[in-house]
Amino acid sequence: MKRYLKKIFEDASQKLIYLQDVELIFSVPAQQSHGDYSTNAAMMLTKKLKRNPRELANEIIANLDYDKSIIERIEIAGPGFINFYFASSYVPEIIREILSAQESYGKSKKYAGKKAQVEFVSANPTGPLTVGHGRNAVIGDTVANMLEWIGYDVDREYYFNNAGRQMRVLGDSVRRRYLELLGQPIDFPEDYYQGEYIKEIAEKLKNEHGDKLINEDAEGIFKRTAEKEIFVDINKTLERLKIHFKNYYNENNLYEEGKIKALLDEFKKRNLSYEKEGAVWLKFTELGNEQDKVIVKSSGEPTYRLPDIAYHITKFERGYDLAVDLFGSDHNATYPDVLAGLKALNYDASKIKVLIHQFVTIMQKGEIVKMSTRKANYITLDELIDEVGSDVVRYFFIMRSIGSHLNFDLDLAKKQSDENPVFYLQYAHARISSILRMTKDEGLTANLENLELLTTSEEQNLVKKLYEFPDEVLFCSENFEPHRISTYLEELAALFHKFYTFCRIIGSEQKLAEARIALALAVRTVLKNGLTILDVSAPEKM
RNA sequence: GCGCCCGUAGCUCAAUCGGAUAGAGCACCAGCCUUCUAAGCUGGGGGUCAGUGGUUCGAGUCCACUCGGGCGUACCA
Repeated sequence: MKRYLKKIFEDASQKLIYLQDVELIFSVPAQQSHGDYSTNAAMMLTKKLKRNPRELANEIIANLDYDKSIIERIEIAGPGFINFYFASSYVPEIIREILSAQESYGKSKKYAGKKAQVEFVSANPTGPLTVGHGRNAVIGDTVANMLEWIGYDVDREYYFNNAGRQMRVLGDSVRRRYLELLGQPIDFPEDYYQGEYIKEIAEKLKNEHGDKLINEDAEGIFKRTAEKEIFVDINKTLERLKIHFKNYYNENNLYEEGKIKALLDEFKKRNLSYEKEGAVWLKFTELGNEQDKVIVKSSGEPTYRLPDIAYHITKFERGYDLAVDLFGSDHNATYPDVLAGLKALNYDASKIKVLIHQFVTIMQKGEIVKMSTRKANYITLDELIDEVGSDVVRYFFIMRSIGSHLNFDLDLAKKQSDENPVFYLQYAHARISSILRMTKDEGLTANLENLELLTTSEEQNLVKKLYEFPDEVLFCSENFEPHRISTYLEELAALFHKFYTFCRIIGSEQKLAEARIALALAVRTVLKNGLTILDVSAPEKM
């Protein structure tokens, strides 16, 4: 119906030219008494045309050529809203469409043929993934799923760097633990990696090589082994959350392929960089940012900005129409530099979409757990999955808008009680599956012939909600708001549970029962599709 | 100091690029299982949308300032 409304408005704009000057928005009113869809077009135009909005609304309606079997009636309400009411005869169409589209109901071809990349997690291999990485991982994967639903061909990419001070310290942390295991007295600085996993890696090296590594350098086998082992663990954790990357992009490639040097030369050529105190600076002030920043340290080592810019250039070179970067709020100061650098080189920075999510706070026993990778007093993502399962982890991490802090009450999540919204959705799906098993035993099957029998408010509201799904998916995806999928699904599940309570299937007259089975099937399809976007399982039984 | 994000019911959060009477869950109170899964449903109480001013037909939403919280503000990433 929304598409239909757009169409009849477009037709009307041939006669009413001013309709072409306004963005037509059709929304579902909060109040049911305000119709199934509503538009504020008349009020938007009132300023421009200096005419009374209700009078304008009248004129618009008079020029709409619409089918009474789709729209039952149109009303003007309040200051000038135009409200549209579904014809109930349109309801069967919606159910038929869903049952015919099945697992593709809600998908869109709007961005078919476009390539997108989502870069997320991108944690350097210095330790196990933490709860904070978990939020990043789940949001990133879900955003990627959503983009696929609206037609994009999506690559998931993990960018990492295995060089630099961080990694040297990591290697040396392992080396010292190794020497400690061999009974040598060691000094273990406070700013070294304190976690148990370092000892485990040292243990493994000791088992494999005995004391042969005593004189090895921290940057050699110690660092290499640490990186390898840690990456294995990271991937195991991601696997548990059903997250798979197409590419792992090593920052080192940028050096090996000469891209860093080329970029440096390019900045110099364009007179965008200068030398001061032995370092190379980029003229960010000329590019609209606050201050100039160092891109090559006086030691000759680049800072992260240079490879970050070079890395993003590869995204353009690889032909992506959209590149999404997902960062925690601790990185919110870095991306403006990257974007400014790209703009300076005439890349279209609007193709890069940077999403910043706020931190996860873990509450345990009523207290906030402060976390630090170094000090190892953190809760790992693995431990969280052990406690509550991957469905709950995935759902909790996307159920809030990414701009909100996520308050994860571990004790509550561990309860696995009915306070958990994941179960609410899954329960709806399981309930429908159960009904379908029961009705099958009764010899009842879905029938699309008598769908007009679905006349109760529970049934009609449910169908209207189902109809919104494709628009909702499109809206969420274009606006990178995964949490709205979960909000939608909770609303849908609530409407289903109401339907379940008031509209019996078994025991109703056969035609009605079979129409209701068709509706239940349609609901299950949409629940399943929504849960698929979130990569949360949809159980047949609970 | 400056930049980004946030402030909505006792708690955790929604609110369709500015819309009509701000909604859920949890918690609290009162009901509903001889009938398809009670992990459910129905009803009830609970709000100065942090504050002040502004923009306009209309503001939780936009602007300015104030207060409070988070994250940054490196020749770390």
